[in-house]
Amino acid sequence: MELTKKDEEKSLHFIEEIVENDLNSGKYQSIRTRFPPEPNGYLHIGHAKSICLNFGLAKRYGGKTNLRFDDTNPVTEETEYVESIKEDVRWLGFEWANELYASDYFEQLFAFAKDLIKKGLAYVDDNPSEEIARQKGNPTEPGIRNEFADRSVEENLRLFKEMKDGKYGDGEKVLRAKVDMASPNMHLRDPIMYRIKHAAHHRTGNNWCIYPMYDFAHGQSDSIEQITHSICTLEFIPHRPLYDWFIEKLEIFPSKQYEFARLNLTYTIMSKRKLLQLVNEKHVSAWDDPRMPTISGFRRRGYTPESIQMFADKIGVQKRENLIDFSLLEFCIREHLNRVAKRRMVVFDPLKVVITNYTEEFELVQSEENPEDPGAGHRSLFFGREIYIEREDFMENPPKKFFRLAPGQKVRLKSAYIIKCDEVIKGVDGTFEELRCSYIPESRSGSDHSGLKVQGTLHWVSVKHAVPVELRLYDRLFKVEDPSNEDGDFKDYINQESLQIISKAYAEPSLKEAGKEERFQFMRKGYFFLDKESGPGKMVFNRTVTLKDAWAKEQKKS
RNA sequence: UGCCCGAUAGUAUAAUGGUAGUACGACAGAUUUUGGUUCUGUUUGUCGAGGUUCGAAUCCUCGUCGGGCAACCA
Repeated sequence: MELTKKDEEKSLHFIEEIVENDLNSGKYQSIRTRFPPEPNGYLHIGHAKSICLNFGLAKRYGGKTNLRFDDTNPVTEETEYVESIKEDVRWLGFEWANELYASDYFEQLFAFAKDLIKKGLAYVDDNPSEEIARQKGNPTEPGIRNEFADRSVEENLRLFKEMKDGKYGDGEKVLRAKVDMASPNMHLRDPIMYRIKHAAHHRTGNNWCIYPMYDFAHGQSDSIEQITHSICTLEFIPHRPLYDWFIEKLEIFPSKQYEFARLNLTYTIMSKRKLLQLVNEKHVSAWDDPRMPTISGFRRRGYTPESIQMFADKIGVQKRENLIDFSLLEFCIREHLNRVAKRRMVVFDPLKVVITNYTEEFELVQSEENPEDPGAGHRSLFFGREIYIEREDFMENPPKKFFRLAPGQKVRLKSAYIIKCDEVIKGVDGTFEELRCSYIPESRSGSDHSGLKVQGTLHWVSVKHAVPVELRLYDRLFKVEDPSNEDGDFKDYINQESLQIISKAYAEPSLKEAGKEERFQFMRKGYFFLDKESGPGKMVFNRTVTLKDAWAKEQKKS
């Protein structure tokens, strides 16, 4: 593995420190991690943090990472989600050592459970869930252990077998671990290990009607796979004593659990349940709607794996709750795209300009593909007597620091000539219909000997050669920084203006050759990415992120 | 009010008993054929009170604040 000098100097986060200690002390020769999604939804940027952590650790320290689907609840899990998860992990740039499923271990888990029964550490309880909940007590009052806990090993074994054989209906019986009904940790109050669910499972079909709970599946799966560092989020901290208890009593490989704080991002939500709601209730078009914080949403929006990895790296790994500025993610994507995106000119809201002293029909001018990357070369552009410029780039009575076009004022047309505005043609309602300008022939880009200095440079397209494209401009999905922390329903805070469609923008013709994976910067506007809804006759571009806009900021001030 | 976790600029994140630093943001300026990029500078911080120590963000005590835990979800 390759470490840059910067990496070496960078301090370790607490999990890296634990791993290094375990490696240095000889506790482990190599490490093994796992990424354990439940296939009941699409992965989001929070999962990306976990993916980068788990796979990144193994990569850095020379270990292996399994992709393990935590599929112990058949009613919420689907194959569609399995496929999307695999695609997302790969897209982020990681490859797993093994593709595994908790359901692969159902037989083994069943045997583990019988082992605990034989050790007198598990029993079948006939109580309904409400009664079990009632007997659990509450954080300040101990629970009470009922008479079913006294059943003999033989009876428990027989009953558990009957549960498996389908003799009972859903909810009639559960298998419980006999731990401590008086524990201040509620998770230790004889937790449920197995419940009856007569439901088809996405992988095991109808083979099983009893399914293990998370606590009796996750740690055991880790152990079976000899996971050395089982990394999860903070809410599982109180589960850790149980995690260790099962492993100890089962006398199996001692995987260890470590917890870190999940990612929160401003102006969005990270709950799978709430994201599902946005999809189901059509507040967004799908899981991969470019406004969604899902990995597929970011992908469709034009984010790159590199930018997301960089983001994960920058936010770090800690145990304190956090709410990260969306602007940090935007910084990461701009940083990457600035280096790789090809520059193109697209006019969003056209204002026609006629260059009165230009006598040719048209000519070709050259423009850099990417000024940050001289090796990227140049492209040719049609320049003509009639062009479109951006309507907002002209003002009849401009304020002081307006460096664009105005009557009598000069600007540079990017990669072409300097022009001067001579006349404004207005419609009956006072709107600008057309500008009459003159160009300075000696100011041709690359061979400018006009001696003129202008403050502004505009993007433009030739009217005759312009290609119509559809643009989808996205803004934050929510109007408030922390929607899930506001009063009332989080949906009350949805930003209704999060999508603005420009159905007909004018692009330079080279954009017709845009490839599916190509990244573009529409100069002075933002970064754009071809959407999957594009067809032969219609090109649709998603705005990944705007360019930083100092002028917009300046205007806001006044 | 039982148990558990946490608290460093606006937001994140370092400093592992010895000069509180970095990034993003914000602000100001320079450069610029993108009001982009790049560069320079400025601003703002150890939750509080005690204690240990020559020396505390760091160790101890007591508070305060924030988060989590009482699903046949994961």
